[in-house]
Amino acid sequence: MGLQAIKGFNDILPAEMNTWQWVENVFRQLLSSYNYGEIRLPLLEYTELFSRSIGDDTDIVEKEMYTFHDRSNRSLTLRPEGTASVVRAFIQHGMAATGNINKLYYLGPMFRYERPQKGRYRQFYQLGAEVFGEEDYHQDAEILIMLARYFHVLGVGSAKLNLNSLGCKHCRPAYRQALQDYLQRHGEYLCGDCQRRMQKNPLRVLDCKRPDCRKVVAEVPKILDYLGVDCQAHFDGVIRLLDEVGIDYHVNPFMVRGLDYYTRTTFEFIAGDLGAQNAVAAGGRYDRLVEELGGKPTPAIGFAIGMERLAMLVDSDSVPVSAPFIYLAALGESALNILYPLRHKLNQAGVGAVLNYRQKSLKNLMKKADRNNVVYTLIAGDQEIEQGAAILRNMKTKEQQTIPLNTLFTNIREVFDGHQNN
RNA sequence: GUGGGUAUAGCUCAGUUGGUUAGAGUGCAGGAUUGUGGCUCCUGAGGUCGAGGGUUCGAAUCCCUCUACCCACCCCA
Repeated sequence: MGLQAIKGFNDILPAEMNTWQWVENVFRQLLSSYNYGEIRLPLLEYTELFSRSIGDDTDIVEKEMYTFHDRSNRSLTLRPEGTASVVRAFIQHGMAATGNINKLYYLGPMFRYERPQKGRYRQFYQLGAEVFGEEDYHQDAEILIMLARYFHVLGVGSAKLNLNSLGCKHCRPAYRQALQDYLQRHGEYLCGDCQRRMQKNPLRVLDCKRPDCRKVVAEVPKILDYLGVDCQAHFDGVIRLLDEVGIDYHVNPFMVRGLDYYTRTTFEFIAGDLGAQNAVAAGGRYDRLVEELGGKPTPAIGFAIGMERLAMLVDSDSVPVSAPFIYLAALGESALNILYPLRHKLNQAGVGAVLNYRQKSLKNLMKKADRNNVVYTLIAGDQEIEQGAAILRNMKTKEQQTIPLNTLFTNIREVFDGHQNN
């Protein structure tokens, strides 16, 4: 092997992009029908943005960021996630000033320096959305219902929704204290990592997978028992709306997210068949982050979907195929001279047309037509052209008709329109 | 960062106790069918056997080193 792409950085080839484009198109349509607008953000930000928003003690900031210095010695970082940048843009462009609710979606690559494995890459793609200025629980449920619908349309409805509430600045400290007290008493059974987490970030102990830690965690005080009146009502509201629409969910009081900024509702869509990296989408509410980054206090909620993971779940058979409509078989120089301008005309009219320029036998051209999965083939050889005509063959029914050269374009477009309407 | 697995044709993979010219399927090209695709049959092109070193008369095969990829831990989308 000579030159290779960087470890964890992958080429997405056309065969796969077919699925990707479908997933993206459905996403765009769905989000814009819910009145979200697309925002496109830089891949590079000042490092400070991520350390302040995601949290200094998180794994992402501690050991997974691509950080380096530019020529003027500023510390820059390739974005490891999308929310921080959206919040930055929201503040920078004064979007709060309008007082409107701002609903934004984005898609693009993220970068984390992790050891690659199934469903985890160093450059990976996310589809995400953020809503600013809406504190009501209807907004939380809107996102969950929208996501559930999205997965259903893509045929990956088996992704299971896990739901939790992390409380707010009023109820979280009390819970944190209760949790820490409990862990202090049973700390001897915890693993080394959790001994450390216990001090810095006790919530992280809750989702440790080690059997010994799980035993301790099973008996631990639950955050849901510590929610204040408002947070409880908020959580109950979300659940009621999900019940009304009939969306399955699992309340998981041990689910903690890896980013520090979450408050109240947090969620993950977990899929089987994905291997160890089984979260296909995740997100939550972050009512304090805008303020913490220097904006006016603004409630917010968002989510991100792992594109590679989602694409793995999508059955390629359910992806609409986009084959060209017609193959233009040019036998000889004079035929090529006629079909060449025709292909441009057809392509520009939105009719998928394929034409090969190298001189081949008709058998070979027919084979190419077949490989291209076209609906029709136009055969033009010396015989036909002398008679001022060409043959249009329906590849499925094998019916052939002769059409005059001077009406080729209009005739083909008529056939194309008829095919579209079926 | 720590484990385990794998590396042979464009792709998916065989390759015996080390043995002479490294195979199959698929894909590609040509032909059977002189101007009509899919099915069938025939033929052909395509390999530094991941890289480097060692053992041996002889290495894809045995040993060492390196590299890449995959899976898992961890963490997360």
